[in-house]
Amino acid sequence: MSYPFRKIEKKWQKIWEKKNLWEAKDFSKKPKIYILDMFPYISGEGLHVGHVEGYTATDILARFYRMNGYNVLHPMGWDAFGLPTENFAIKKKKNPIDFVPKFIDRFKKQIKSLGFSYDWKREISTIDPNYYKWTQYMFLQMYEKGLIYEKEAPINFCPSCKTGLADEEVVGGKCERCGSVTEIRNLKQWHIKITAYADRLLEDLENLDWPENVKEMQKNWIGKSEGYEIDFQIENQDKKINVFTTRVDTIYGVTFLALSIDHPLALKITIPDYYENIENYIKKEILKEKTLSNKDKDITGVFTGSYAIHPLTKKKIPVWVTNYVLSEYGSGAIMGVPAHDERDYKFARKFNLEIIQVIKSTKAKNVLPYTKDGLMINSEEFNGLNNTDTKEKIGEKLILENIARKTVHYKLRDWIFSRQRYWGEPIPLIKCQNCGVVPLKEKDLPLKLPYVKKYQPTGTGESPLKNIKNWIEVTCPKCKSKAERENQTMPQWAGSCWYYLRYIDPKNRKTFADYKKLKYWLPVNWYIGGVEHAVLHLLYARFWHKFLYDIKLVPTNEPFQKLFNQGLILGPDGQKMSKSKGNVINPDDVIKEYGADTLRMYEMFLGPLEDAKPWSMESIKGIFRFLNRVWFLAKEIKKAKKDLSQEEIKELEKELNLLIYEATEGIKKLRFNVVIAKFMVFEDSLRKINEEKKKIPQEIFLTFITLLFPFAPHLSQEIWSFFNKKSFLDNQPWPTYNEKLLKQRTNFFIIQVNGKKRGILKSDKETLNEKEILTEIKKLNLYQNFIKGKKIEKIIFVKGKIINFVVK
RNA sequence: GCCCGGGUGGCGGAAUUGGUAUACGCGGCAGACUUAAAAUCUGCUGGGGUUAAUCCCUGUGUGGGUUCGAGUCCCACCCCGGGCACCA
Repeated sequence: MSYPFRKIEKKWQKIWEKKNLWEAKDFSKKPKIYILDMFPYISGEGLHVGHVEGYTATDILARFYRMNGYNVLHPMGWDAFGLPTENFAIKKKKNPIDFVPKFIDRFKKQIKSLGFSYDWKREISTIDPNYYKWTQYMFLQMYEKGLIYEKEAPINFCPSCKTGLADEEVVGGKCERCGSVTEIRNLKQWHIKITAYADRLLEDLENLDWPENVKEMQKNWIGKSEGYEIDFQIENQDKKINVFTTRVDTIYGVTFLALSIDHPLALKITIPDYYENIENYIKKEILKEKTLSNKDKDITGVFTGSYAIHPLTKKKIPVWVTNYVLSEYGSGAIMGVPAHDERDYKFARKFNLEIIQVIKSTKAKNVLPYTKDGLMINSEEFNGLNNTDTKEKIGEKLILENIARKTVHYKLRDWIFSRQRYWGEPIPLIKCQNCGVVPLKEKDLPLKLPYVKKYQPTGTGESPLKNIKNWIEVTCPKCKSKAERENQTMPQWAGSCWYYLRYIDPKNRKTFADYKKLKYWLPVNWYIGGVEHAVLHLLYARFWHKFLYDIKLVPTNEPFQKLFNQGLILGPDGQKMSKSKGNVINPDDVIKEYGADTLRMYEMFLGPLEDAKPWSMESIKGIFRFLNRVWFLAKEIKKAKKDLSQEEIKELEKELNLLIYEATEGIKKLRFNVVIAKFMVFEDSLRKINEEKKKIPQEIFLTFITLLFPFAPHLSQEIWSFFNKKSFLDNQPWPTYNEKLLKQRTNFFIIQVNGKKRGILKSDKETLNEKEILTEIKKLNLYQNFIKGKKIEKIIFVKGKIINFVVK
């Protein structure tokens, strides 16, 4: 017979619903802590075990900090605009607005069935007009500050979703959402100047308490490189090729210039004899660009017939057009230094171009392509210098001669912000033939998304909203003539850029959140969620926040002080869970069979929170057994008669003291798997004592239950009430431990001979002198076996731990 | 190729940061309860050896090193996971 988890869980969920125990209080004098989950993206699938993992972790933290006297803000909400929902809706031939609220209800029910302690008064949803009013408002603020512009540009286009995508949404040449191979198309798109924040986004990473790999990924994405723009004069022509390099120190090694296939000067500098050849080559390569991914392409190139003049040596350098130079990075042209760059080396090899070594290392092997660091050679007056020192010197010289300029380049592009789709926040702009783009006034917000039956993507670069006449056609607010609304919508990421701010003041009608309240609650102290948002959501949100900070609407420079990525929960087969593989575990099924407390605790027990770990249908039983044992032990303890002796109580209290310490420190460090293991050990000793029909003091057992509460709240609360406790464990103070008691040494020493364990010496003394040790040791067998007859050279004695005999 | 992680029993994973390697859980084996099974509980469970007990050898990806002592520190290498990938 297992414990009645169904009854217990239902009972407490009902009571908790009414009691409002988890309300965060604005401006409370208690220390505040903001514990945030990445809110779920609403889908028809409902909650998955990955959500449960992160949400359980934050729930443990939230309950722990409440019990420690903190004013805890722990909210939940829904992210519901975006492509996946729209694609699903089209398939089902329904408008998302007709079913998304039902999906939200389902998520909410599931989350409540896990007993998570959210402050539901602060619930938000990105598709609520009262919410997206402020998303639109913030967009207009950016517009006003000149951060938003419309530009026709070659962009990533998903032919299946029929919309443009941001660079961040294209993974390995495929649509991040549907997996189709994306194309490049020229479309007029709204952009946000996230690049204006590139430096700050990069620099401020340093002060964040984030996982190193996420910081690294953002760093790579921003991709800052500092270097020089250098002009190369074309021989006999009045043209200059401008190249970007981070390695001016290798300038004496330049043996060719290489232009990207769509470099504006590529055809202009080509001499007549080579013209046709170059023209054909460029056409062919542009075609390849569209169809092949970078991996499949070989390095190719064609000589233009022109030569550039080396700015320092005045030597003639051939100019080539090649597919390995990116047009969108730097100036779309490079100086080829085959001796010290792998790609340039490959190119030079293929086309038999000259290779000049300019750096020599004393350490590295002298093979091509040569080392990147060492002493300069073949570099006129710079010979013999260290190449890093030379960088500045050559740079200065070139700048003085007006040949070069210092520049910085970023990989980060401006954020393509418009989607040619229906299910998103409408962009609050009007296009008037007379006045151009006219932004809406704040009083006209929210600009609501109209309800329509047909909203299939058009694929023409216009959104389906274009065809909704009574919505799209308006009079210009400025000149009152006929005008049109912008028909494109915002990307899925818009709403999630600032949702954590709305939780702070969700009902405010005057502004998105009161500044004083923001000042009280920000920054978010703990942010837990999956690593898949490392460069999408987390970069966008940081940028958005920094913008709001600049216009003095938020008080902090960064939104999330501490980030933690939970690891994936894999299917029982060790593979990523997916419907197609049929290895998906549904949390509802698990709750039905074992209860929410078991599910919560099992996911925490699986392994370190940050690791990917496979689900096991077998090992969940271990947690279930444990909770059952706790339940039946509680009943036993109530009945048992015989008392423990003073000594036994002291021993047990010492053990409990250690457990409090381990639980407290373990929770703070999110080492839940270890904490649970310690619970099991403690429960085991309680049960063994109880089996001798001795009475375990109630305080000791109930302290244990208090520690267990954040992990298994339903069971713990039920047991608590079972001992005639009318109070809620939520309001119970977290047990404290006695430091002095922790430091008491064990009463044995490990005896080693030459570092190998040979036995244990029991002694109540904390320290023993050499004589005492020897007298004691001689009584033991190990003395006969390992020490007798040998010369003791040294005795290493670590107080209270080990004694090591070094013998020969 | 570059940048992060990481390699510990049959499996998921512990190890107070240099001091008893394998805590805890699963699985397996044996036993108790039962007519029986399930459930539950108890004991054993890295490999090998033997004179069979307070026993020995061996063992944390591989090879070397530092140390009285290394899963932990240093050097070289191999493998796995993740991220980026013509970024000049």
